[in-house]
Amino acid sequence: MAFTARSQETRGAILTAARRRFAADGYERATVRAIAADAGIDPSMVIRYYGSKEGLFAAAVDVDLRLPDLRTIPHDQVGETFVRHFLELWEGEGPGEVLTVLLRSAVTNDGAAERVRTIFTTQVATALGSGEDGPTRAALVASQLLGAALCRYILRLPPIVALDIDTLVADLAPTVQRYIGAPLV
Amino acid sequence: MAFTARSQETRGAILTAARRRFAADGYERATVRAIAADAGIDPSMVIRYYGSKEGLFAAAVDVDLRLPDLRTIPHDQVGETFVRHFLELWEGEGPGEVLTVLLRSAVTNDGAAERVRTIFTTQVATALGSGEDGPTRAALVASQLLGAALCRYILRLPPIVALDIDTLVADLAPTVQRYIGAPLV
DNA sequence: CTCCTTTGCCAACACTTGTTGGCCTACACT
DNA sequence: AGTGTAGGCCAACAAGTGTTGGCAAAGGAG
Repeated sequence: MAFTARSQETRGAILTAARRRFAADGYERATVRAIAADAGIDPSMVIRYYGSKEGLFAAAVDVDLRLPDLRTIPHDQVGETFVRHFLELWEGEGPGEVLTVLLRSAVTNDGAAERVRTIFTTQVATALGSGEDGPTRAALVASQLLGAALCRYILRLPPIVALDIDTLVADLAPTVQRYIGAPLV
Repeated sequence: MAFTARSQETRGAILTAARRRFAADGYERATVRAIAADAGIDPSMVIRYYGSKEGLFAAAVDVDLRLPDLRTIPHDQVGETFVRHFLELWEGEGPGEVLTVLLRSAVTNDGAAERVRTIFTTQVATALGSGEDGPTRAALVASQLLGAALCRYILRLPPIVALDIDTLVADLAPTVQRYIGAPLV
């Protein structure tokens, strides 16, 4: 049961293959057999190392948004900073894959949805400070950012895909800035 | 192959059951057998009437957003009108279920995603007029509205769920208003 | 070198999936 | 009333799923 150095290589290969498959197909359609094939290994090894398909999934979606400390940023640039950070995460090879896995699965799998809610509470909401309507503001921000990610990376809505990152950031930043700063009704 | 009046009842029962199952579980996890059981008939009937699971799905997600004609509305209220109309669709029993089906499935099933893109082009984009960056504006609107629906009805993010419709409309309306009207970068 | 743990594969299990063909039953039209 | 057509169910299929047990080989520890 102990981990030897030799096995870590295979474990890693399984994990990367799993992330790619989960990201491409979602939880249900990604099969253990396909993941194992991608990793160049027998399906039974996947179970041996991660217990079950769900265990593998849990290991595959260990995400850290690495949100910046917003107190070190000029108030009127918080929106832009936040949007850019988020979009660049999605554009990145590794993090983007994990985020895709998470969003794709959260929509049909309640365990994954719970994980998203947790990430929201522990990472997004806390990063945006804790005023009285802090959680509401954070959720509004999340609605815009998740919506943008959904349209660009999942649904691939042409007009959103066509925009380059800088333009998209410039378009979304005022919205986020308002959710964070402006008075709510 | 002809439709008799007698069969319409069963066809309807299948369709309602299908919408409920697809909405609750998404395309992959909703099984023909479960849908048939809900409708109180044999699984083979589903195939007889709709050809295949995918044919049934196509029949289940026939959606008309019934977007209002924005030219009949004061310019400064377009955002609010649009947001309210959209959210009330989601809150409604029938349309909300279809929209849930569509979004849930579009995230993992590319056929459904294609359908969302079509609906976007034929209904949302055209409703928002056809200026030079009309599609871009429409897509930005879609990103916010879909994001809000995602957070409220699918992921059930507590702070968003807690808001009543009027408050949520008031919070989102300025964003949509800006995407429609304000100059883009 | 010897032994024992770990790695890995093969084959198979038990189950669920969408889908098909065959067989009764009941309705409707002449 | 007789007859043909459509509605409906049963049983079964082929394919694919996650998962398990057993057995060959390889590696390190004594």
